[in-house]
Amino acid sequence: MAKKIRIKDIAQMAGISPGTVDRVLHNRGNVSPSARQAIDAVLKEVNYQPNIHLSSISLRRSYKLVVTVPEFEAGEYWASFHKGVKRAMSVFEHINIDCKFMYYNQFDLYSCRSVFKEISEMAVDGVIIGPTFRDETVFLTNILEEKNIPYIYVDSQIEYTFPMACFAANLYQCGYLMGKLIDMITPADSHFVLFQTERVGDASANTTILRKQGLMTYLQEANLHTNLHRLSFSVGDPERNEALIGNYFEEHPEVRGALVLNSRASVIANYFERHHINGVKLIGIDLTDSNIRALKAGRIDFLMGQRPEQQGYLGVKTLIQALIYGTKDQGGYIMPLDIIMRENVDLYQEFSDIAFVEGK
Amino acid sequence: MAKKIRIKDIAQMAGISPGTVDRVLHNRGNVSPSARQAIDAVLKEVNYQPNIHLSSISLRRSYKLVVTVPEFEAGEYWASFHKGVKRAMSVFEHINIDCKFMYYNQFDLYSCRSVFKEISEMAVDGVIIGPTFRDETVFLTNILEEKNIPYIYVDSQIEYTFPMACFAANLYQCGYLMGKLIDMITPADSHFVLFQTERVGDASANTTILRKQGLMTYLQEANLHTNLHRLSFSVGDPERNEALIGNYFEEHPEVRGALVLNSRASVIANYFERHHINGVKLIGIDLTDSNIRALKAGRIDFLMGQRPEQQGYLGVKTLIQALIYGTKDQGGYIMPLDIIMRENVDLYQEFSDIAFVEGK
DNA sequence: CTGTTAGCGCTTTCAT
DNA sequence: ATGAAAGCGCTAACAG
Repeated sequence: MAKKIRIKDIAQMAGISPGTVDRVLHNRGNVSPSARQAIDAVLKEVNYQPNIHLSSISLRRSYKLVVTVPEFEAGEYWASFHKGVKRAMSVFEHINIDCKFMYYNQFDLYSCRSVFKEISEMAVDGVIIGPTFRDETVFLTNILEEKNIPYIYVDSQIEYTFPMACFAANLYQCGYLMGKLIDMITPADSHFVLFQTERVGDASANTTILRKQGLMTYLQEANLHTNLHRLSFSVGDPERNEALIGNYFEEHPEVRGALVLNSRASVIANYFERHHINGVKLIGIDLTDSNIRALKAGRIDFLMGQRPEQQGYLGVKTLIQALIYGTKDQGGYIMPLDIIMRENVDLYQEFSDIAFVEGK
Repeated sequence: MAKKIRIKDIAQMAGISPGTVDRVLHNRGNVSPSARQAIDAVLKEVNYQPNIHLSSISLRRSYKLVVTVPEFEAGEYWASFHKGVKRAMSVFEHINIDCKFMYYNQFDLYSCRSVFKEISEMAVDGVIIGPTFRDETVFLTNILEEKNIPYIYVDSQIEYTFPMACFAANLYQCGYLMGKLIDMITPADSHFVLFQTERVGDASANTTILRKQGLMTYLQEANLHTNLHRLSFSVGDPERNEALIGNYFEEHPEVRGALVLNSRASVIANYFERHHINGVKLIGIDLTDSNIRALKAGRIDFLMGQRPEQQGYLGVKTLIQALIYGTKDQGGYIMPLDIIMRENVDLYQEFSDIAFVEGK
């Protein structure tokens, strides 16, 4: 068992003082080429792994982060994410993290634009972005890249930008999995309906499109793609929806499964309940409070979980680590897709508090 | 935001030196009643939460742990558990943990007895037990309790003993969930077969019984309990099994689903493959290498995951914390039941490496 | 540019 | 029985 290597050891091996080693490790400059070389040589030999908890007590500077995600209410998806961010800050309590939350309205492109504009003008060390609008995000990330400010995506990512990490579910795979599930729990050759909740100025289409692609791929592979119906739902016009759904399932008895590719499955579940539509399986996404209620009531059969809390936790942790140690390529990590049903939802929820296995 | 409280703060408030506060916190004795009282009073006021990572660097003593679980080979359930234990030791690298693994043969009561006997005579600070045999375990835990040595169960627990914590899945709920799943993915009123792998001297019956109870409860609620067949499989006699299974499914076309309530589902999956039995859904437990292979090959439909790696990690962490801070009642935590299928198994596995969110 | 040093919160030794 | 002080690994200010 190789003994744990410390800065002092590296210093000794390189014939340099620990202070200089630290300067190298943190790219803090003021190091002669010769010293740098000697230390780099040693670092190549040994596998030095700093302990962030020890770093954290001696760290004197502070880090200014911005977290920008859609506005949310208690019990919603982004509330869990927020919890994870707070958790990270408490676990790394000794690091002076000045974390500013800046929310935008995910249904209002202009709100996002102005918030991102503001962020782009701020002096910050790192940014965590839960993106919705492509162009606005590209605008922001371009400036961040120019200014050499690392940023991390959570929940989903924007193509052709260069985050230092990304914590999100694989949307395509999510759709594919949902297709497989609905197929499994309905009789052979059933028909399905895909609820599309249309919202004015909804650019989150982005994430939905990928899920839809995954879903379609599954259905094609299973030779069921012609069995998929679409039903458009406008969040703003409930009366129209009531009328719409009233007869739909009577007219389409062949439809045995329903899918909602965003976190609003509970809305559909409630329609089902009011209109006494039984025997139609329903699968949705995200463990929001209202989705969980519908799941427990037996109105939703499966929910896909994407661990938003861990996304928040890992986002902060990764960013902080990068800032402290100057790591550049943290890679993009993909969250698992948790399959949640009435019978395991409580265990899942209770455990998520413990799962943050930090030593506190 | 209340400022974080430190030992120094407590000392000041109590008008005592930090050294004495530490002695109280760790029950290290040599403290006058008056000092103790003053400090206790302050502790009642403030919510002091020591940071284990800071404790760990200054800790000079070492802790001797014993981990006793069934023997295993690479890729099996207990191998994942082992990984979690190692992970904990690496995360808490600065704590001098002397961890001795003592394996017993889970199919041999005498092996367990002699190993537990040996443990009972050792001088250790804490024990982690993955129990199989009830009486042998009670023998050991009785002695540990006499000697005031804390112990923790992982994987399952033994009734009427008093571990300081337990990290295990809810077996009853696991069986219930499996019943629900097999019902969901088979046509209405299907028949099911429960594979019972009988093993000589198999006392792990214990865990299987609870799962079976959960399963039966579901089937009764769904009014399907008369649809359940049982098929006994002896691990030691493969020829007999071959003969047995050969005709079974031909004779019982009404059987559309199969359940295995231990980690050997892949054995059944392989029989299915050799005998070209298709159209029978199969659900098993644990992400062993061979189960995962069968899952990916489409021979197993669902696997229940119990996070053995986290069980190992949390077991060590909880025990260490208890030893350092003298906490007594860590409670019994229940692992979630993860539902794994071909479409999310890779994400799940890949992530488990990252999920250990400790700051390293 | 670099070595020395103080200090983070916590534990433990060592005088008292 | 208790306070003072040293030290764990790491960082950053400071003096040169």
